[in-house]
Amino acid sequence: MKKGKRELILEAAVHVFSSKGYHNARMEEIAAVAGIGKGTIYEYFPSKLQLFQDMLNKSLQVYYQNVNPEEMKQLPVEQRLRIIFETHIKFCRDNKELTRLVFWDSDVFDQELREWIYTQRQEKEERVVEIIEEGMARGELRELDPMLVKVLLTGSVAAMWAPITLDGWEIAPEVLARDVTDILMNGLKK
Amino acid sequence: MKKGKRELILEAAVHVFSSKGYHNARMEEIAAVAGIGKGTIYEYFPSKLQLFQDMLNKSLQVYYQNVNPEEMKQLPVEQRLRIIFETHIKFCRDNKELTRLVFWDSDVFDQELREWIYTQRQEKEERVVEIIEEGMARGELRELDPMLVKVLLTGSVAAMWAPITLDGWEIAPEVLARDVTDILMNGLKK
Amino acid sequence: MKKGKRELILEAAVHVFSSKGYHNARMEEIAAVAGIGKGTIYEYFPSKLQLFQDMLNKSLQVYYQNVNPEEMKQLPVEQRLRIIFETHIKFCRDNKELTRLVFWDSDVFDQELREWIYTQRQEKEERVVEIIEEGMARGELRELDPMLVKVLLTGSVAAMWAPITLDGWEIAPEVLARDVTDILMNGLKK
Amino acid sequence: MKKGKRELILEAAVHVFSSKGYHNARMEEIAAVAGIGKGTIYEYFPSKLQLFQDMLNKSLQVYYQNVNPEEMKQLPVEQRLRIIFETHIKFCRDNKELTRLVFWDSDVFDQELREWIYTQRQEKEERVVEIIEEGMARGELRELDPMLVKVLLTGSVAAMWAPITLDGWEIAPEVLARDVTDILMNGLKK
DNA sequence: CATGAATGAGACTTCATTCAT
DNA sequence: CATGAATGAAGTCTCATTCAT
Repeated sequence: MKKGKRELILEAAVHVFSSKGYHNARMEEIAAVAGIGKGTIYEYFPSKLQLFQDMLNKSLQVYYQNVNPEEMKQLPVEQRLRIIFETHIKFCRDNKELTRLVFWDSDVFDQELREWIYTQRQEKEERVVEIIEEGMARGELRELDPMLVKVLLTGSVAAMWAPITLDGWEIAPEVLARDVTDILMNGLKK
Repeated sequence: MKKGKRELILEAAVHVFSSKGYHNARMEEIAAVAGIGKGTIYEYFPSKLQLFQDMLNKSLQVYYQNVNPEEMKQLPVEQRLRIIFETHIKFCRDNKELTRLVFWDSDVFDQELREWIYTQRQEKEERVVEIIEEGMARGELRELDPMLVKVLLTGSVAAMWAPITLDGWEIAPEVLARDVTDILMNGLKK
Repeated sequence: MKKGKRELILEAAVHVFSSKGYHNARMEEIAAVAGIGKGTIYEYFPSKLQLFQDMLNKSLQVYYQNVNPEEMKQLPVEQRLRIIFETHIKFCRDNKELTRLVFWDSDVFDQELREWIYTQRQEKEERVVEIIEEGMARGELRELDPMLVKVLLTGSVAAMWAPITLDGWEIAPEVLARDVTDILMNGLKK
Repeated sequence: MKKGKRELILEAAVHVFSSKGYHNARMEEIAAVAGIGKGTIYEYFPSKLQLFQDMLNKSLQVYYQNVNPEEMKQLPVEQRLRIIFETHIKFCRDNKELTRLVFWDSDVFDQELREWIYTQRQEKEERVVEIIEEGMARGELRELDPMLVKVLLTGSVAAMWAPITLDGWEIAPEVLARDVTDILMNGLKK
């Protein structure tokens, strides 16, 4: 199964942008990694920036598709949070380089991309808020400022990223997700 | 009160680097913002990178001095965590540009600076772990994986940064710190 | 007959470096003289210094190849000296700009190049000494300090350069070589 | 006896220009060596180039004064040549750095200075030609092209410079001058 | 007179992008 | 379609020179 050139370039782009950062990445190296000529990239992408953003866009789409499964409306709050955590952790583990990039190299995000990312995130967080509010409505959660809870939850999600991606923390995603959910639900206090 | 040129340049550097990112910042603009000539910067800093790192170094020193007060050994765990949260939140609020920079532009950190940041962070986190372990020993906290708790706590701290810095979330640091501590200590569950 | 770009650049480099000196030569002008873009030079040479040294290196190789013919072992001393003079004079005449450069701009020679030049020169002078010693052994020459004679001979060779290159002294190389050899062999005295 | 500032600067200039070459010499370093402030140089010399040329001018004046004593008209050709050689060799030995500079860094000589040097040299060489022609008239020398002899003589003079200045050839000026004169007068041939 | 902090013109070099092959 | 040699805009940094003190 021969891969399309466009696909090839995007993969090389993930690799090179992730390891070098946007500004230190060279079009020539991306081409070399993709095993094609420098000029060929411009047959598929009009500029370095566009290549970067297309690559990011595609990768994030994969992320949000994974993190937002539709089929869990019925589950209790605790279990749904656990699933979100677990999916996130697995994604980070499987896409270390990419997640590193998203967090570090934001000075190249232009207005449009920034808004897209923002929208996607909002959407995801909206879902978290929904879960929380539903939990409160169902009486599964205490009455708290939903905004605050959302920040804390999404923040905790993000918190997992650094040790996994940068420090190489190896832990079973299922266990981690379960324990984090447990703490957030039941608190630290004895 | 006449400011030293070095100080002037560092301040301009915070502004420009923060708003443009390291790579898009131009020495000429930093000079313009500082109200001096281009060459003058080089009287005080040998290179763009060094200027960036000196600026960062100085700013982080301020941060860690604030976040690590020595005089709270006696307080109960809950209160100590609250103080850490509160200090962090206040710092983010007062140094929006800077915190944005620290989180985004890490591809210019050289080995030495990276290690310094890492060490500082480790030290701070070590302190958090101490608090946690002491809390467990005193029976104030449940018996949990300290590493996990540390990640969650420092992650939650970090989580505050984005909405405050990027989205302009306005909330009293005292209230936020109190509520976050409350949730982490007592959990979300009713 | 299409010339290679590298060749083209080297030729332009000889011209510009020779007329302006190393420090006053501008990469842009070399490019202009070569009829190419500024950046193209860097496709072939990594830096201005390297371009200078490669150019010099190549030119000197030509010189030493010419000045050291292998096929004259049998000839009497007088004739061999005359050949050396003649070859040198011709080279100076045909490479005025270059010889000017070699003599003037030595402050850019790095260690390696300096050593290469020194070695080459030593080798050439060694050959002169051999000729002299052989001349003494054969009884063709008076018994004199060979070092002194070598200095005088190589100096006389060098002395030809200035009037030819700078003052545009026009004289048939064969005549000049013959007369100089004659004086050195027979002295000025009547 | 306190030295004048101007004198001080000129001495520092010889030192620094000689060891670094014109382009790599920094005004700041010259000032430092002179033990004065950077700006002070400009109280005495309008520019770096002018400082360089004034320094050279002064040094060459000393040279030509030494090399052209007036009181030897009566002596025989051989002796007069010997005196010229000897004076030259001594000057080179005593002013190694300076002579190095004069020979190497000529790309900074502007038209005016170049002409001055040329004139001075012409004058000196004219004297050599006079000696030669007088020698021929008196019957002390063979009938030869005076131009050729001049080149050879002044070239031989110059030839002494390199081994003395660069290679540190140590030899008594008197001996060297005597032997060179001997060879030139009597030839190499047995 | 003396100073040295400040300046800015100008140099080298990089690298995204183009286009003839 | 694919290529990579060629390009030139733009950035960092140097250092002779100025001028307020």
